[in-house]
Amino acid sequence: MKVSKEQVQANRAHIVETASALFRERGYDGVGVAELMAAAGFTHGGFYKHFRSKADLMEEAAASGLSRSLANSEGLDVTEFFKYYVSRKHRDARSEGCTMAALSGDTARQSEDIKATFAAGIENLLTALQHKGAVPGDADPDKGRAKVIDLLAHAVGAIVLSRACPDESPLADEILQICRAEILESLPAKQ
Amino acid sequence: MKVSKEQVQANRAHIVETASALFRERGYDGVGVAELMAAAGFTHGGFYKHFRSKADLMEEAAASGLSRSLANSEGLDVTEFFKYYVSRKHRDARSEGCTMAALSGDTARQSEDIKATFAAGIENLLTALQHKGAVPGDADPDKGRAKVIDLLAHAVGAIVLSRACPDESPLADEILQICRAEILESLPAKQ
DNA sequence: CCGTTATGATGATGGTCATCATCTTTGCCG
DNA sequence: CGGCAAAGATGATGACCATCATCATAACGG
Repeated sequence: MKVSKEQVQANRAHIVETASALFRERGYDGVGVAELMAAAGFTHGGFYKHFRSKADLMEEAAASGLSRSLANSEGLDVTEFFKYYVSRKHRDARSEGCTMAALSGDTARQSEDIKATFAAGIENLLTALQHKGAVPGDADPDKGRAKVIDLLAHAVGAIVLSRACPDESPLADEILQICRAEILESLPAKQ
Repeated sequence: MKVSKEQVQANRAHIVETASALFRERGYDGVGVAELMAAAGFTHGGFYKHFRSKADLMEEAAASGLSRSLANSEGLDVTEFFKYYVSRKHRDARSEGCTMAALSGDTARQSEDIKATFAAGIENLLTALQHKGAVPGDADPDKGRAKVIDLLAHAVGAIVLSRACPDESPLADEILQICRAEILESLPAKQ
């Protein structure tokens, strides 16, 4: 069949978003093209009408997931953002959670193109966080950027390490609790 | 053919170590049984005389890699350990580097058994680091453990995030530099 | 309003994968 | 020292994979 132009774009966007969630949950290699298209409500045939290759979709899915993280951070201040980020709920919600925490390890093994997309997504989130004012007492923008990078790496490490532990293990929770406390403590107190 | 009992054990250990390095470089899904055995100098046939399944080997390879990280930390104090851990050299040496940094993301999607093995390896490294005295001025062992967990998550996050950026991107280096500085600063000064 | 064109379905392709069956060789136990 | 057991080689299995060829349908430009 053929569908309207708007429908084509909507379908394409839907495939990308479905892929983004599936990749976060099971990794790039853990989801095949056929299964992915089925999850989006299509058969596998139309895939290559939308994307040149699976790697192409991986790139778009990563970009989509990263910009979703950015959108989710809107309206939150830095404290609120990291309070949720380093939480049990986020740890357990792989498919809806942060793309960096879920796919950094996989992305490290992909092409430089995908890594560049990833870096751009990180950069966007850094800018957004910095504008929220992680170190409001300090006017030096370089220090603000450094602080935000440090916080993000710290939070990503906490989630990644916690997820590598058994779901109900004490260590998984311990890592989250300790890192969350340490991160929040290093932030300016809320007024 | 049949080989001596010692040879069998040596071959098995060699397969596990080869697998550990290959998995770190390309992920659990990125290496097949046949390729892995070839890299160890065998054909694929003998694999199931040593391991019940690929998942079984994954567990042993993770354990082997994690205990190697522990062995590598011997003789280093905490400052030296993290100075190397959060370095460009470690970032670029996936197959020889830390298993936690290379395979945490993959391990999160594996069975609870593998995650338990992973958690045990983390626990061992935590104990070793704690005995090096991360916060020597403080006698409270709980605080020492918390500090070490926090440092490890921070360092893992830095490597994982940096590896997800293009190899020659400024961001990849920036993450390492900033996190290394922050981590070393939080440690007691060397005398 | 008709022909062009592109979406998406169906089905085939060649490759890779984990796993198993079988065979040969040889260490090791009796 | 002879026969059993097991390591490792060879090869087959069926499942899955990414990608492509073909086809019907229906939207859209003229």
